[in-house]
Amino acid sequence: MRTGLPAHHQQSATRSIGARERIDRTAYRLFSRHGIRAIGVDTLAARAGVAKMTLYRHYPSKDELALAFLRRREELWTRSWLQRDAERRGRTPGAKLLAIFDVFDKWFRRSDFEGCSFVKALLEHGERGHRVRIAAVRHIGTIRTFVKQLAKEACMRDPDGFARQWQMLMMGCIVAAYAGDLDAAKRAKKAASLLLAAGGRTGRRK
Amino acid sequence: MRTGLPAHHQQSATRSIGARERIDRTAYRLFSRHGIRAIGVDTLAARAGVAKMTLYRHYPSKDELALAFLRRREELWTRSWLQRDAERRGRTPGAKLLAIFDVFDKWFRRSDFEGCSFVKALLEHGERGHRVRIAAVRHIGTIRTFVKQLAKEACMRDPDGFARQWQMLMMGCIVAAYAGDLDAAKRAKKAASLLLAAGGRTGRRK
DNA sequence: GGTATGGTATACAGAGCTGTCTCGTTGCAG
DNA sequence: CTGCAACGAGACAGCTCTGTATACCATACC
Repeated sequence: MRTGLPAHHQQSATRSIGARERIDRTAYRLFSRHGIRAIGVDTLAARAGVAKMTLYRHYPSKDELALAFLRRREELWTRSWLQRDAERRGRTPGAKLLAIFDVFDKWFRRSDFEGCSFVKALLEHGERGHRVRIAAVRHIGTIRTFVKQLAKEACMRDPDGFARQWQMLMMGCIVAAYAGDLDAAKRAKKAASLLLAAGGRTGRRK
Repeated sequence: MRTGLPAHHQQSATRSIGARERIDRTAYRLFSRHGIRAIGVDTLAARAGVAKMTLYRHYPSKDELALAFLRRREELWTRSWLQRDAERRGRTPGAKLLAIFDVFDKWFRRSDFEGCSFVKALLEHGERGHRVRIAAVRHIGTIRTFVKQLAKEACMRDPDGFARQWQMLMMGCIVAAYAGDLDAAKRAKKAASLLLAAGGRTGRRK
């Protein structure tokens, strides 16, 4: 051994990080960039610098790996990035909500902008009962829960309905950016501010 | 022969419609339902009741067939269905715009609701210069042009910006419906009506 | 030293994918 | 009748895909 590294990292002196972590990181990088369907397990194992058998020893199937990827995406993208940054940028709940689109604006301008993995996974797996599809829907729900919570804090009536409308703008502007509109986030923010202003007492007609 | 059918339908006495048309119809049905990637040419030819060679005699590659599918989708879905119905339902330009979401509402409730083929194709083909991707972006632009035209007729200032915001709501609510929200269209319509009301003099802040 | 553990390397099965080739058939035009 | 054009049926090449099986290697711990 050499230092006080956690036990499960000491097993191998030859490589600094374990195979599992390399697999997970590579899956994150490739799946988020190219989609799940587009990346085969051979490619993934090769890019991770890992034997294919090692991959299958950690995950019983590619579907399982895909589910792990979506969980990691929620960890890194939804929680540690989107929620974190939005809450940091805004002071009031309403400002936090609007800040989502400022965060998006920066995201859309990154050269490695990759679109929303949850929506991609949802559209890629069309079969009704597929586990990846179900997981994608659940992860989309997680994001909506975050929005709904802020809507509650902002004293909106019907926070659920508000959150669903808000999320439509979020997903719509991600797709628009993916189709090439670099200013999608700015436009969406303007539309969103109308929703927000109207939101205290409406969302519904009367 | 048997009646006054158009010449190119009379060629074969044994089958009522030609192979080409059967290929196109089958491609439309399968690609729109399951996505382009998910359907192989073998499957497609079999379901069309056509030899694979016949398919390749009409289309030099699957990509070319996919492009033809997207053209047909624009013909049948965008023009003959969405535009047609929206214009029929609304009398003023503003009402026509809002009617889009009424048309969507009925669409989302169909058991064979399949999502937006253009968005699906866009996300399926991530590579930057792929012809299918480019075509998908163009077809999405066609829809936006339709919205923009109505925005002009409704005397919006900045019809382009308005159309882009409107389209985000359209795409966002299709994805939301795909994720299971049957009332996505109704919610989107409410948000859209705010955009429309504010739209005469805004969309931008001041 | 012995053994368990986790990883590597490689071959393989079985399926699906796009695309090609050949041969036979059918129906219509001249 | 002859020739032509479209179509059908099927085999096949060459690749990629998921998943498995086998044999070997290095380290850690007893």
